[in-house]
Amino acid sequence: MRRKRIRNWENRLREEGYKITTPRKSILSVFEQLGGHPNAREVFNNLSSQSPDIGLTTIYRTIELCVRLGILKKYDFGDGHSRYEIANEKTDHHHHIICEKCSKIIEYRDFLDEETTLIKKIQNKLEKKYDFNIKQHVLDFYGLCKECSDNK
Amino acid sequence: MRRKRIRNWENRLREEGYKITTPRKSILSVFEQLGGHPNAREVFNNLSSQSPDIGLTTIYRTIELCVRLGILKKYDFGDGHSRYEIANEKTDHHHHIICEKCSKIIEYRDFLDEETTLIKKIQNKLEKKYDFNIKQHVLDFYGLCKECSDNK
DNA sequence: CCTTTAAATGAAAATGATTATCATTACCAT
DNA sequence: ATGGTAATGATAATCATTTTCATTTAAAGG
Ligand SMILES: [Mn+2]
Ligand SMILES: [Mn+2]
Ligand SMILES: [Zn+2]
Ligand SMILES: [Zn+2]
Repeated sequence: MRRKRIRNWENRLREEGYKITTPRKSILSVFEQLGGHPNAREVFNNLSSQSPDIGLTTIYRTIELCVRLGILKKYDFGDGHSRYEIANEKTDHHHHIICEKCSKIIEYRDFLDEETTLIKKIQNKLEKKYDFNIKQHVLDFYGLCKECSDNK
Repeated sequence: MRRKRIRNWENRLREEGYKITTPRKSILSVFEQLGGHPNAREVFNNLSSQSPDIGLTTIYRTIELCVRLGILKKYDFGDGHSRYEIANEKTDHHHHIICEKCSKIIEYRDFLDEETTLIKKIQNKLEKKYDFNIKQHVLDFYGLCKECSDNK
């Protein structure tokens, strides 16, 4: 049985000539274990117990590098800080539902078939009409989660 | 012939008990005249010649107020500062195409019929499934504009 | 394993956007 | 016209992110 080789972030860094360092290992492992969409400070806090010696600066630098190499995906949900998540087959393209009150984020990838088809169709139309080379799209829904709706 | 009364921002402010002040007039008029999606500093710069006495603080405050009252719409295109535009019948709901290199923004509202229909359908599905009260959505496309594509 | 060396790191300062303070000013209802 | 109150502006404070620079470390050879 043939299986697609999983290229993890270490290989990806090596490919590009970057070093595999202790801070980088720790930071990426936080992303792997934490899940969700942590921001830089949240990564820092989660690291403080195990590796209190890693500076926030390094976290920012590592994150920026990983985003550049496609290891992490960067999101901006409008709550004042960038959020990130590991980019892989599982977390790949998906959309979000964001609570405007408590910032809870739900992600979904069970797109309707029509959904995927139509987005492509729109994208093609726009590329021609506006002479753009479209690389990606964001479709996020904003509103109130159950709890925040109830609490008036 | 009956016509829908156009409620401009002055009426809107009055309704809510806010004062119609000189700075507010100037700031809103910049939005009216400038068009596009200016950020706070751009408004400030455009104001500096006519009204050098208006502080950046007041611009932020006026913008925040107007966003809260629905007079302005706030956007975050990921270039580090919030951008705004007047919300009215003409500028109402639309989507964006953003150049990741030069931050050029194209907005379009000539949605395909299917587009509008499908978004509603998706929204209904999500509201039930995730128990969310969805108020709005963002569908933005990111890529490279003609110029930025050409300049390799 | 030991050296070498450029890349990586961390502390601290800098930056840039946005917000808070607070004394002063200006709407606007009376 | 005038007073009460909201609005304003200068300034300082926050907060996320970036830059600087001296020090440390990964990894390539020997
Ligand atoms: Mn996500
Ligand atoms: Mn727009
Ligand atoms: Zn909520
Ligand atoms: Zn461009």
